[in-house]
Amino acid sequence: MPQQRSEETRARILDAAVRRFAIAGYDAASVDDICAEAGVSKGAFYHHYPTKQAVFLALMQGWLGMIDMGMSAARKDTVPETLVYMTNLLPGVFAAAEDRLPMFLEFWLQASRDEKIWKAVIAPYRHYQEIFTQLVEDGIAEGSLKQVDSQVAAQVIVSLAVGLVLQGVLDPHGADWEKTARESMQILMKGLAK
Amino acid sequence: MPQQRSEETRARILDAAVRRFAIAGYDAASVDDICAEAGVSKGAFYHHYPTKQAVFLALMQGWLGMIDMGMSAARKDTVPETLVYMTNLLPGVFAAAEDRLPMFLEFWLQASRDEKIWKAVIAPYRHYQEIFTQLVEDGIAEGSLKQVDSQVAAQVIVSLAVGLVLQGVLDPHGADWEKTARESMQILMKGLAK
DNA sequence: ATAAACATACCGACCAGTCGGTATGTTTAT
DNA sequence: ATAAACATACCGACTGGTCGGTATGTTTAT
Repeated sequence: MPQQRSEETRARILDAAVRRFAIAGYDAASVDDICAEAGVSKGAFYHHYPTKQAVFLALMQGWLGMIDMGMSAARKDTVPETLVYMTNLLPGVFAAAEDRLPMFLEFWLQASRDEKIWKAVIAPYRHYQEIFTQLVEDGIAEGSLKQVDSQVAAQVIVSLAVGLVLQGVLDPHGADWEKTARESMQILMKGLAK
Repeated sequence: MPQQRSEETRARILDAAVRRFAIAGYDAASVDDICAEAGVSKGAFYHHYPTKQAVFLALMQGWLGMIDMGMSAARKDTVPETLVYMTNLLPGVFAAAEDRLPMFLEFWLQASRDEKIWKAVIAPYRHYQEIFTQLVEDGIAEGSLKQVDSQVAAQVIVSLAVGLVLQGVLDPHGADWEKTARESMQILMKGLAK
């Protein structure tokens, strides 16, 4: 592996960036900060990434990719099982990424204002919607779910998840979000499952 | 009425601020921008508000107050009726505040990072939670809802609403959010109503 | 040798907040 | 009544500092 030092530098920059962005936010996290935390010079930073935004985008892509993988891997035998399993995954997501969750919000906000970022985020986002829509259709086909509008049902599920995560970010100690997530899905399933 | 000019200036500043913040975001909206849009000097700005953050906070307080009022006014005869009515209110919220919705996200994000803002936002937020909890309990008492955990049910409702609004911000044309909101609530009600 | 990787010094734009001073009321003393 | 004294509202140039990005020089690996 010829350029392995280079690889490591890139990784260090990304690693430092995610921490600085998470703590301070996109604007307040300066390139100098990130470089300092990464133990890397500004020259190195701009050698590997053309702009600060490019780093942000790279982080976002990585994050979206991870979600994608996680969702594919979560598929179980039946649809309700899959959904319950996914719900049980949520606390792990919280624990593993506690301090990074504000970044999720930051992604969303930037996407709502920046055309380029929006395009980068909207494609995978719609892809998730499709996955859930397909999941619900599978559930209907296998007879475990009622004959609901699969599109709407998928959006309900996603909305619920997004809302839970967001409230978890805002008020981590305001509720037992793990329990809430589990019971929320149960209530939802009563409306969806046969 | 002494110094009514003063009142008007404050109003103009707030009005300009909400527009600039909505379009550009908190950081990118400079005080100079806001002053220019308000047709007011920087001196006037700092005469009325000690900091830029103070203006932001004032806007947030106003917004939270409006939500509070809206929710109180939405109470109908029975609990399911109230919930459905509230859902039907959502599109109006969207239409009336389309370009301001990213500010809602901004509030959330700032609150997650700034102690002072967090305290200002968390009290009314928990108040809403209580209102919904009470609403669910009323529903159980009047026999229109199943005997669910009222706290959890309230959180489900709020999560769903937050998730819908957020997705509406990110992808306004990605779905018919009005229809989705209505049908979402119906699915939820199947899990909650007797 | 030479090209990629990295470091340092620097630039220009921007920005929140300050400050000295002015304009517009409002109160007080005569 | 009215002028002086005071208070509030407002103006806009200026400051001190930050930040994204660049230019230029040095090291390292092949």
